[in-house]
Amino acid sequence: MTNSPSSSIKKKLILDQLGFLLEEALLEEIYLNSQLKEFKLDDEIIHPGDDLLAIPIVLEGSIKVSRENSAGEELLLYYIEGGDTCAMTLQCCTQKSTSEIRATCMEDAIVLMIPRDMMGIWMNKYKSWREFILQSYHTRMMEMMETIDAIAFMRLDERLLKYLKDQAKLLGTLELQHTHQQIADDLHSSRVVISRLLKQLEVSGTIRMMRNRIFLNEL
DNA sequence: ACATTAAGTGATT
DNA sequence: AATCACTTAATGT
Repeated sequence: MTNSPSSSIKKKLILDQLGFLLEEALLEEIYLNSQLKEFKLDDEIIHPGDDLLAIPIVLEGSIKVSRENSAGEELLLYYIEGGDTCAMTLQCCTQKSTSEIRATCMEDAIVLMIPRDMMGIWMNKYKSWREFILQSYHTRMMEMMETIDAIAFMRLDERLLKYLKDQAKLLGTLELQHTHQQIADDLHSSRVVISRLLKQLEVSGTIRMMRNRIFLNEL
């Protein structure tokens, strides 16, 4: 977490990501009331149990949102990219409760922090804000259904391949710098199992592997 | 050269 | 598919 970039950059980022979605007066209010924050790879933006004082809107980079059980084991729920918000956070903010999820940076990211008090005010004041929030809710819901489907109906090897492809799309590269352990954590599996499945994928010509690196041969 | 961390393997449940 | 108990390989200091 470093200091905010200059305000002209802030203005440009807001316009780039939200300009076409939100009305002008609201954009101005966002600009005035929000705080721009930079995060680095693997920084945690939200921890489970956090009291949320602001909702994040991702302007650049990608964030993964995961659940955590009492043993500290994770399960990846969905991703958030530029111009999107996290539905769970919205709820936490409006209900003034604590976070049920963890949000981690998959790459360096720039995030707009909006004070939670603004939520209610803008909900009443701006139609475009209501639509934005509802739309975001809907998208998150659909994504979560997709991962539920994956967990319930797909075999782990299919899930793994889907995971690799999702990551590649999101990060915009066919060369993933993940350890087998990290992948196992995201999918809530064990390292040994992931290693073996990856080996199969390599033999079948879908990927190539090196230490800390996985190359997808195609999307 | 040694310690640490990532990845591979066979056996067992 | 998970876990155990090692082994081997790659990296950092």
